[in-house]
Amino acid sequence: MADDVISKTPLYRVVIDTVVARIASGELPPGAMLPSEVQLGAELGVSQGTARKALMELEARGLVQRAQGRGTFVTIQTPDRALFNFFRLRGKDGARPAPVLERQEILGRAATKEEKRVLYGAPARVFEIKRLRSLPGEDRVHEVAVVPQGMFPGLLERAPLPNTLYVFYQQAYSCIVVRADERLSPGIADAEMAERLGVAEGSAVMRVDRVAYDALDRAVERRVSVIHARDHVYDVTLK
Amino acid sequence: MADDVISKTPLYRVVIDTVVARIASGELPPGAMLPSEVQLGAELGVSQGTARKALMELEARGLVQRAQGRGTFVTIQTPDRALFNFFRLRGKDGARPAPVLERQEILGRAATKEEKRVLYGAPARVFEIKRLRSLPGEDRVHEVAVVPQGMFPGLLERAPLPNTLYVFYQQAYSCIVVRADERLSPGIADAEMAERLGVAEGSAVMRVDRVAYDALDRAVERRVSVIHARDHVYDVTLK
DNA sequence: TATAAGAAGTCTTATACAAGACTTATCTTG
DNA sequence: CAAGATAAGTCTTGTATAAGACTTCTTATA
Repeated sequence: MADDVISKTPLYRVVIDTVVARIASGELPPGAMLPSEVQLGAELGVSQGTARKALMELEARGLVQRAQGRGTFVTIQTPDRALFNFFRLRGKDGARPAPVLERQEILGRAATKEEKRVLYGAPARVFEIKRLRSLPGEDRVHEVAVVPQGMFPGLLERAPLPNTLYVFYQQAYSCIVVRADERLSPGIADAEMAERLGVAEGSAVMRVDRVAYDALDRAVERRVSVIHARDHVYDVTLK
Repeated sequence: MADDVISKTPLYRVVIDTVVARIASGELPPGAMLPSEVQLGAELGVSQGTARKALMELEARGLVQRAQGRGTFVTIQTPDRALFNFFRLRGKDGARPAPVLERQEILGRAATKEEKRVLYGAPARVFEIKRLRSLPGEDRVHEVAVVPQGMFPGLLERAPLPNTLYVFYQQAYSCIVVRADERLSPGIADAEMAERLGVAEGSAVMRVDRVAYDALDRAVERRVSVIHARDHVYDVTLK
């Protein structure tokens, strides 16, 4: 009866939180098969239908993938998938370009006040990953990604990092990026940025300020991109 | 037995399609209360649980809103809601600006080949709605929206149109915009666009090419916006 | 004006069965 | 005897139903 006083959480939410915790902790690695609906229900003391509702929700979040007759599996962040979801540049005909990593540079440093405010855990120190990627034609993307050192220990030793960072985050640190908030603004390349991008000074560019969140809704990465896109467009869907 | 030969659609999908049709036809106008789960189930010969599954799906699509103890209601496209979902410019602190309609101009004309290709029904004639909106500070948005004449009869007589077109579409034509695909690219204002926007020639601008879809997934509007945003950013979420 | 009872709605859980995918045993055939 | 086709069995998710709990709002009453 005492339980009834405080707001009680529905059973399916308990199941969701349990499974999310297991995935985020690495107990259920990418590609692993989850317990079946019946198993999971028995294990947590709920019915199959309730376990099912939880798994459906996790599928909607993109954390797991399900197939009738096969089972439920932790989503594997493939390069293809990561690029499709989180790299929104497309050719004018809608084609997906294959970005090529031209340069990369990683360093550790103290976090700025802004980074402490935004990133999970208000980290004292961060890693900075600077990259230049090129697209078909003259288009270029200059990115600076910043992550807390505490969440990604030993990152420096793992250089060079692969093209798709989010795949790397998942494989090496069980950190699954499921969402990103972006703020876009148009700009004009000054001398320094033009030099970095290898384009003419005064070119039109797009600046993208992104914060990426993991399965536990923690801000795990801040990223500033400057995009020179004459042959590409930035593609988004509003709902 | 003959029914089993052709692929059978699940019952909950039948319920979904039925309700969507009623909303899109105007039989269930904005704000109307839907039949309860039990009623709807009885009416269509399915159980309450099946009717519920359909209504949950419609809520996820944004077509209806539900509240325990109250009921299910057709979503009302309020100016506030429409702006929040489909007008993504935000102040640098995240605040939502109140755009002011400065100029508006409507005309009917033949559709271009591109418009015929993109818009639903390959319309021969369209309405063109040209607007200039201003934001706090010096920021300006120049928009050209194009809609098929067939879907919006008598649009010219209804001028002047309100600030939020999507609210108007729903109230006057039972046309609910639920999704929009956008393609963004950076640019530099030439003399003509600078004049229209009332900004300096050579300013950085963002060009947004949008196609909006209704509840039946028909492309009902094509819109090209040119945004001069020095004090605002374009805010999107990737998932 | 405050309170309690009731009605009408959604929310949660449980159960049964259908359908798809994979494994394994069995049969056929060379 | 070996190899391949076939069929049965089992494990999984998908669909449908039903019963009771919870929430919200209305209405009657003190």
